[in-house]
Amino acid sequence: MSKEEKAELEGSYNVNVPEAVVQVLATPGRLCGGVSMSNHFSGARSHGAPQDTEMDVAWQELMAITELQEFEVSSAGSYETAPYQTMEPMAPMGGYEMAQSHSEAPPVVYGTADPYNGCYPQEAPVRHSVSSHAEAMYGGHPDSQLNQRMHPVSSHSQPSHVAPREQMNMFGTNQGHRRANAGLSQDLRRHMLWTTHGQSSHARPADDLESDSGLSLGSSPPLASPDNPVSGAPGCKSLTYSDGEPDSMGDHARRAHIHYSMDYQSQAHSYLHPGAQPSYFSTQPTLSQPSAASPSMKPDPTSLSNLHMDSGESSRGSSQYNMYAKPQGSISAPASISRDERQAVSLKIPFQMEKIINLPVDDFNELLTQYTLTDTQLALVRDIRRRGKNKVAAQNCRKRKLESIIHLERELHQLQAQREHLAQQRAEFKRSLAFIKCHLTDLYSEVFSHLRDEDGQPYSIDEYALQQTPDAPANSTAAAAATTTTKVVLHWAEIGGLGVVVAHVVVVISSAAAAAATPAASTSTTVT
DNA sequence: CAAAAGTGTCATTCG
DNA sequence: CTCGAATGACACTTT
Repeated sequence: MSKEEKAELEGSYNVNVPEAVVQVLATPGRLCGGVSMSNHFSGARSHGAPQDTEMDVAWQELMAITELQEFEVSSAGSYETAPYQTMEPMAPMGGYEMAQSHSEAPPVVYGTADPYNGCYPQEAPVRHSVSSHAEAMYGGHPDSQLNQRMHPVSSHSQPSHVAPREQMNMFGTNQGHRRANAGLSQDLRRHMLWTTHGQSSHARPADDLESDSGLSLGSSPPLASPDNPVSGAPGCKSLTYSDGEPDSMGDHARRAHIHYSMDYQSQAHSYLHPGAQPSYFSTQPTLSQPSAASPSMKPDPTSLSNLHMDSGESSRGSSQYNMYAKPQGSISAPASISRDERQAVSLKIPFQMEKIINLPVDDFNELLTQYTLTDTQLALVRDIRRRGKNKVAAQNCRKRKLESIIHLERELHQLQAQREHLAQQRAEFKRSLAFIKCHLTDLYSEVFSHLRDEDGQPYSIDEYALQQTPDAPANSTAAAAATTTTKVVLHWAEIGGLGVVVAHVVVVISSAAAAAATPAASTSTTVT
């Protein structure tokens, strides 16, 4: 037994009865001795915004030159007024190829640097359509190789349906719009990807803008419609998507109305990744390989239908899309822009998502005052901020929850270990107690053997018994009892560790007349 | 295909 | 009253 255990036992078994009074009562055969133990177990941007960098300006200039040289977008009408259209390079999306049909400009390699990082270059020439940009950017971009690595199938075996999944991802694997925006399934997005600007025969009211269930949606008027001055910028003409109004529109109707512009995507990218840090799309395989893309640029129904087949997104409002199977074998799904980002793009919110979400209230309000925003834009910005913060909060909350679970589990293990330890102690104490009882019995017998009555005869163990009582040396209890009872006062104490009990026995036998106890016998016994 | 895990969003509460 | 954080609940996606 360790010292610690001994000490613990000592403390626990410390008999605080240094002077126990043992009375020999006329109660034959009864041992009333008790051991008192106290158990004390311890244990227990923005386009035009001041933030535009030199790089952006340089890039815009470069792009302007490029436009003059190569890009002649006929139907630029829809893009010319779109302030954020120069963002495409940020998004190496397969969808670019589609848009490229507009301007069949030869690929221009700009190198690997991403000049668009950091802002929404609204000043950039509106004409240079996404397609041209995309081509220019990705025609020889190293990412294309990455793309091939990541999606060999899309670049080789499936020219027309290049990485549908990737495209889908470009629009965001963000599940946010799944619920309220259930209407827009990934197949639709993909459909949009394959849709060229001129194809949009129907301009559907802003999609996501209303998709948001709850708060802001109700207050947000239909937007993003070509007819809508607010958000229906020309650039958005073909950008409508069906995230919102989940069930109000039939599947065919929805598809007919959904025309997602590539510019949109790129813009969204810019929103999402204003900074120079790698964006979701930075690693996104570029689907710009002309060979693979060109065939699909034709909005043939087959392609569209095939696209739809890639959709596996199921949502409350678009369960009918589930008929389309998800493509198999796609590599890891790259991140995509969120609904909020798309909405921000569609409404031309002049701020970066990051700022909207992370700026302090005062700075945020100040930022709002710097721009003239419509109520719709304002509502969207506030929603974006709210959702963005809540998203972070939810992440933190879950993180804490996990940490809490881990902590509780750890604590549980500790408590279990402690319980085991205590159980062991209990067993030891039991053994010790049994041991002590045993020796007490021996002591009892020994004491008894030393007792003699008036006649010098030993007391009969059958007729007398020793009884341990609280200390009462020569006081009222002992004395009073002494008047009528022959008594024995037993002093004993534990002075050592376990296994060593020294009992100092003082036997006092008084006569009926004795007023005070008189030691008649004294014995000291050491028991080991 | 089902279940579990992961994620975003909303509603609500609280400071 | 507003704001932000926290969190339960829900729907949806991903694994």
